[in-house]
Amino acid sequence: MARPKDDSKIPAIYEATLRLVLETGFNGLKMADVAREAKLATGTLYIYFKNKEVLINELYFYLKKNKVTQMMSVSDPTDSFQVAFKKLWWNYFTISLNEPERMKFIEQFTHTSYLTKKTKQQGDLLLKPLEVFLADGIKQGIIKKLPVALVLSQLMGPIIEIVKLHYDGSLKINSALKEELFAMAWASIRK
Amino acid sequence: MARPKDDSKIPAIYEATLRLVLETGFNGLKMADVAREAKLATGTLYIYFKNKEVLINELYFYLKKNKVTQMMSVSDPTDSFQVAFKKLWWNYFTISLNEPERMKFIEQFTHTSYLTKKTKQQGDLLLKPLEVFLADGIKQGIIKKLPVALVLSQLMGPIIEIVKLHYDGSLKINSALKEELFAMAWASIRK
DNA sequence: ACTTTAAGTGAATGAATATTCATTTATATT
DNA sequence: AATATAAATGAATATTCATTCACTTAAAGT
Repeated sequence: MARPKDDSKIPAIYEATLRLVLETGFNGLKMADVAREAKLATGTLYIYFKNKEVLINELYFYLKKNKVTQMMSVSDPTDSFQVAFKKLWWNYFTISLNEPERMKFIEQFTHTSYLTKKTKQQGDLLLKPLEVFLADGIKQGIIKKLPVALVLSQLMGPIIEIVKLHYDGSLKINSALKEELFAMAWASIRK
Repeated sequence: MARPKDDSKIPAIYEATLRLVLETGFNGLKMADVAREAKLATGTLYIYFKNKEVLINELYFYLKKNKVTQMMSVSDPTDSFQVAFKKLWWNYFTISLNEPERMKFIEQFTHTSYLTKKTKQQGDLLLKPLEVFLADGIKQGIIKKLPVALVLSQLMGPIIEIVKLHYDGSLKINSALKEELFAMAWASIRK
């Protein structure tokens, strides 16, 4: 009975926000700039997102969800633990290198007061399947018997740091290096 | 010939800034709040620091320098590589756990537009001795032959992540876990 | 004691920018 | 075609701070 919302606007806003945040840091993020970049009026932004905080929180969750989904997409229940682990690690690392913007955004906001507790929790929840997977590797006696959170940190930590190096051009990652890095990751957690 | 500056004010300002940044994120950091917390007038802040950006940059460098100095303090040229490595790793990890605020602050700002290029450079320079140390381990054939920056990332990444877990109470690190973590770090880089 | 100089003060300023709102436009329903 | 409704607009408003500055206070030299 009235004009409908334009579905294409939310992705446009997300893209604009992501680009601007990475360019200027989130301090520099201005709602007016987001609107201009997404080709809509400032006020229109507020039809789709209640305010700046909500925009950031929803974008964060959207990106994290996409990323985790993409990572898990290679999982195949018939694989052995070792095979599945390599697939997952490789996939995650590749994704992170290919879309460092997304990773940097997520990283940048994870430990910031801009994110509400709720968003953080929802984000953490996404990693549950991965935790279950690792817990299974522990139960099978394939990887070290340690708190899963710790194993995850051991795996994610280097990736986060290395993607940052790669992103700012201080280190070029080729396939051989990737293999070496996988070997390091595996050596650190295997029993 | 005039009233002298009060040496105790800079540490007070640093402490106040550090506390407030960790509480509210650096978006929320207000110069008026820093002044109140450090028990001086807003204007006085500007006698000691030209502006907010300078304050953040100097605090960053101050903290990083302290940290690196403290870490390197255990180094002893007569130690073997393995012994020296364990000492350094252990020391660094312990320091990070004991002063997570400092680490979180450094982490938070390292990849932020608030930091000037110059500050970043000066900060990186502090790690030179550590890079030399690792390069030596490579030359001796004790650790994997890989870019030093990469080895550093592999070592620092997990520590950063694990300190965050420890900081927000989701994981308690005891001495046994520390040994396990060291074993993981070593396993990942040894030849 | 007096003078000079710089530190210290905090209210006032002004710039930046998030959000609102009166108005216009588009579309779905009748 | 007419009407109703909600989207879209962007100028106007409100708020939030970083920074300044006119003034006060304290210390050092004479």
